[in-house]
Amino acid sequence: MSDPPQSLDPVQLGAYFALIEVVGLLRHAVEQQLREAGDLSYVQFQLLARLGDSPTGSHRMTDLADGVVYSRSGLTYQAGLLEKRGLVTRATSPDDERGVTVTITDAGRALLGTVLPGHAEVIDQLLFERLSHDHMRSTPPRSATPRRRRT
Amino acid sequence: MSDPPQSLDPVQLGAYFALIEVVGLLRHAVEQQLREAGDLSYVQFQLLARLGDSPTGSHRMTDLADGVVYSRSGLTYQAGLLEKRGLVTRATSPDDERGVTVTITDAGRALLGTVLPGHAEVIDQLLFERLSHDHMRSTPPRSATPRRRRT
DNA sequence: TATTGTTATACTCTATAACTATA
DNA sequence: TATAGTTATAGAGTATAACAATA
Repeated sequence: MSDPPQSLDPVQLGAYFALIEVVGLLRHAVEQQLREAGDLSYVQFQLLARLGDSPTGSHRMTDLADGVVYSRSGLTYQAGLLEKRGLVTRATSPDDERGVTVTITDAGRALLGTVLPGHAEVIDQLLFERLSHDHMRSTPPRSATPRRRRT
Repeated sequence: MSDPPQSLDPVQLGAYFALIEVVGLLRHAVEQQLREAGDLSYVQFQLLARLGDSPTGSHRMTDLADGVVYSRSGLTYQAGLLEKRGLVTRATSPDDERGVTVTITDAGRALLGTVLPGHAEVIDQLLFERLSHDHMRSTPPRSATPRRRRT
């Protein structure tokens, strides 16, 4: 089925690496913004966004887990964190007693509203405006943290 | 500078979410393959690939950290793991006594050669051939792990 | 003084397995 | 019996701060 030792030509491989790198840098910048603006991890933001996007503001656990590419236990953990902060609610599903329906709260929507503009801005800048590596490189994730500010 | 509460229109936002989701799914599948084929995390693979791609087979720590979007301590950790397995070598840089030059070993190249074909195959399938969500969804990361096989 | 890299540490995240409860 | 979700747990990964050494 796959005789040639490499089924991707250099161009494809290059495209792939470029994609991965761009997304990595983007993700890094976005995570920083989310943390600063709303103390949210990326996964938590994804969950909130998904719920906020739903007409009912609700989803079942499994659906969320699938959408975010997550194990169920991991989702339980994250949903617990969000619930602790009052950003979502968990309740037994009306139709299926086994299921749990997660619903975004007003506070959750409010936080989402707080975080989204800056989030969109980062994406807009990094992904849609200036996609040059140099720009992205100079902005977020230098390995060399500025050490300490001396007086 | 940014008066409208949202600087991204729905189309852009949609494109962004789609991108993130596709990459997430891709990454998940790829990580699984790397783990199975060579017991490598994605970061470790990235490091090896970067070194293997270099004409000299070497890079300095900081360069690697920047490329992979990593903290230096994180890189030290990962490089240590790779070194333990004999896949890379670390030595003081010839020109700068402070620096450390990481070099891929023959074993490292061999492993890379072992892992790459399957890696490329996954990418080829998921990213370049059938980019339909349904396909990707059905393949890798279901939240519901098949529980247990009963006899 | 600034930069390179390592170490110690603390914390977050993630998945696996075992378990309960409902379908 | 299969599915939904939680819990306990264990492990990998990540970053921060402090440190040593060289430029």
